[in-house]
This record gives sequence, C-alpha cells and structure tokens, in this order.
Amino acid sequence: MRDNKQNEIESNQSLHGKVFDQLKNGILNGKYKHGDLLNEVKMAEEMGVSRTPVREALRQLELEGLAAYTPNKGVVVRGLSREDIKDIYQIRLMIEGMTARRAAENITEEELAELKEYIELEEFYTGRDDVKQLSRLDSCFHETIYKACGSRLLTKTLKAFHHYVKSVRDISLSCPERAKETYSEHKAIYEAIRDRDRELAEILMEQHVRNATAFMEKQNYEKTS
Amino acid sequence: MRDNKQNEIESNQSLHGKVFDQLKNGILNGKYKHGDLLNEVKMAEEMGVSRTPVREALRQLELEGLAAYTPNKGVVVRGLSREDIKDIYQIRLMIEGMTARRAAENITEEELAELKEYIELEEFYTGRDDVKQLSRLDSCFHETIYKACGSRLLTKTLKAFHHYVKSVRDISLSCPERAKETYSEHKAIYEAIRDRDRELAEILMEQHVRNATAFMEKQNYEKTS
DNA sequence: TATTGTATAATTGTATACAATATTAAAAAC
DNA sequence: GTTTTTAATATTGTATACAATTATACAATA
Repeated sequence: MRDNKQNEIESNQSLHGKVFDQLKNGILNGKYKHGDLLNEVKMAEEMGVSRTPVREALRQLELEGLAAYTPNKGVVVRGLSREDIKDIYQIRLMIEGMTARRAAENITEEELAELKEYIELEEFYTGRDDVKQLSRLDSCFHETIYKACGSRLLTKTLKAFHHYVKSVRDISLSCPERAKETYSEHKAIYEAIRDRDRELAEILMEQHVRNATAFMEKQNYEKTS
Repeated sequence: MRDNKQNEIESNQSLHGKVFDQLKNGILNGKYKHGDLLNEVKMAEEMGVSRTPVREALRQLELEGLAAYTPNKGVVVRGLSREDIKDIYQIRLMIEGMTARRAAENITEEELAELKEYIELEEFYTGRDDVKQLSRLDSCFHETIYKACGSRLLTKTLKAFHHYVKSVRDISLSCPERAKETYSEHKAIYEAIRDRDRELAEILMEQHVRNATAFMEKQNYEKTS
C-alpha cells in the first residue's frame, strides 16, 4: 500500500502532542463531555506524564475552541452543539467547492495517484460495508484535496473543521446506501479533478457536501422525532 | 464612551497570554521575520519570564499557523506570503457575506447600538485622517458583526483570519480616499443589518471585501512595479 | 437559620532542575 | 587537505518545586 502517512493523524512524538490528540479525541468521542472540568493533575496522572505537557496541550485545545479557559480556574470542555455542527457544514459548503476548483488547477500527479488509490480502496470496502476503513478513506480523500489546492491557509482551516466532521461522519457511513452514494460522488469529483475541469469539480464538491449535510440532518431528525 | 472591551484585544492577564500576544504582534509587525528561529531561552529572557509560559505560547502560535514546530529542534516563524494574503481575502469573501446575512437575522439591539457607535466614530476620525483609530474601529466593526452572526465557530474562524487582515489593513486606511470609501461602505452595511435586510447585507459585505481586496492588490502592484 | 470570617486544602501559575536530543567544534584518521 | 569521530555546548523535553490564587469546610456571629 502506498505511503499516506501525511493523511493519517500526525501522532506527534512529543508528549504534549500525544496528550493533545488524546484530549481532542476524548472530547469528540464523548469521553469528556461538555462542561467537564479538565483538572491538570488528574489528566497528568491519567496519562502518566507531568503537568507541563498537559498544560501545553490544554492551551492548544483552548485555541482550537474545544475548551474554554478561565485564568486561575481551569479549562472546561466546550463540546459541539447541534448548531455548531450545522455551522461547520455551512462553512464547508462555502469553502470546499473553492478548494476542489483550486485542486483541479494545482494538483500534482503524485497527489492524483493518491486520490485514485483512495477511490479504488473505497470501492473495495464499500462492498464489504467496512465502516471503519471507509471513514478513514473519506478523511484521506478530502484532506488530499485540501493539500492539493495549494493554499496553506485553506488547508489548515479546512483540516481544523475536518476534525469536527470526522466525529459526525461515521454515523452516515454506517448506512450502506449513503456509503455507496459517497463512493460514487467521490469518484465523480476525482474524475473532474483528474480532467482538470475546475467548474465541474467545484459543482460536484458542493453537491457532495450538500448531500452529506442533508443526510446528516435527516438522520438527526429521525433520531429525535 | 461605551464599553467595548470585548472587541479590544483580550489582553490575557496570564504571562503565557502576554507572551503569545507579543509574539503574534511581533510576527505580524515584522519584528520576527519568516524563517527566524524562536529560541525559548532567548524569548524568555527578552520578556523577563521563564521558559514555561513561553513554551505554552509557542504551542499556540504553532496551532495558529504563525510558526512551524519541529520536535527537538524548535519553532521557526512562518510569516505570510503574498499568496497567503490573497487566500485570506478569498476566504473572507466567501464567509463574511454569509456572516453579514446571519447578523441581519440575529443581531441584538445592544450589538446594533455598538455598531452604530463605531460608525459615528469612524466618520469623526475619517475627517481627521487618524489612521490608528480608524484601524481599531475597523476591527471593532467587523468583529462585532462576527459576534452578531450567532455562530461560535464562524466567529472563531473569522477572528483568526482577522489577525492577519489587521496587519495588511493599515496600509489601505492610510489612503484618505480608501478610508472615506471604507466609512461609507461600513455605513451602508450597518443600515442593511439594522433594517434586517439579509440579502442586501450579504451583497454589500461581499462588495466591501471585494473592494478592499482590489485596493490592496493595486497597492501591492504599485509598490512592486 | 443565615451569613460572614478564617483556616485549610486543592488547583493553577511560574520557575527551576535535570534528562534527552541536536548542534557545533575540535581532534583524529585517512 | 578532507573526512570521520568524538567531545563539548546549546537547546529542547519533561518533571518537580514553590508561589499565587481559588475553592471548601467549619466556626463564630447576627
């Protein structure tokens, strides 16, 4: 299999990086819930490190908006509300189309080959209903396009949102029909980018995000009603 | 004068907060240049603190994209290229319109009064060609709209970009004609939001960002040619 | 009982000490 | 003279110690 380390979660070797990842995942997975107080000593003990790396991680969490910090008091978890998630999809809708367009202009042959491999693997795992793999591939696919758009800031911004998106997506992909749709939408986007068709790539990506949003909202609706 | 603390730079009382602000300003003002290595001990001595708060600030700088971090090596400044700045304006163009629309829907009477005051002050200082005050007011105006849109994530994202925008804007506002245009554009946006005219607010804001972009590019062009 | 004051404990904020790693300089080998 | 090896130095990574602040418990008072 090809090297796709850059799209994996960049598991920072340093302790503060690991603590940061662990806390972030903990929040997105629901281990640490909205309003929970993140005690430095407890966190440090829990992860078997000292307070120093924990503090560095907490400062980053705060900047990323996943936690709120009050001087001399501490850090409380700031989970994602339903409104937040709607906002994320709205912002994605705005930016991802542009990103796909720019990817069609700037993508390298190497990145194109990467995308192709993801598509092929997606087809394979869609047949097997392997949600975990599909989720991973979905991330890889989108993040490669972020990279390919050739803008450091766009890449950074969208990757930040992507963390949030990930926690929502698994629900969608566990529905076989939506998984199949996702595959064919990804494939169409890939082909448009490959053919350097900027307009089409943009339109297809917008439609893809719109579909994902609609599906997610439908799921939510069915759940709560 | 009314209370507008929330729009001022939230000068964090803690040392790491101060160090963070200082480093960020240093980068945006050009004190620390692209490629500079930010030595922890040196920074700590320079600011009269220990390494601990410096490290926390550096981790945040890294997450914000203003610096690149390599484990066991350190942090190097990652300034903004001309391409980066173009990207910022492109992203703003995408999102700020939406924000203005949402502000027209959700703004509170209090925030509206805030906006009104900024507009009046802008008029005053435009007559005096006081660039420093105008720059501050410009920030206040836009950030109040970010707040008023009622989305934590939109506010956060745009505020992050705004830091970059600030460093570019002063050049524009030092041109009296552009300053006058800025004032009248802001006023029109304010009136649209006040009248709860979503469509108009969105269009005017998009036009405003587009004009700012065009002016900036013209300036840059004249400078380099 | 409610409230205020005070002492204690817990927690965060910062500095410093030591360990691990990387850089640099100097010496040895070729 | 160039390259390699090795020691010295500098820098980052982490842990711990202490200071400052905040929360808690309990007693004194109204």
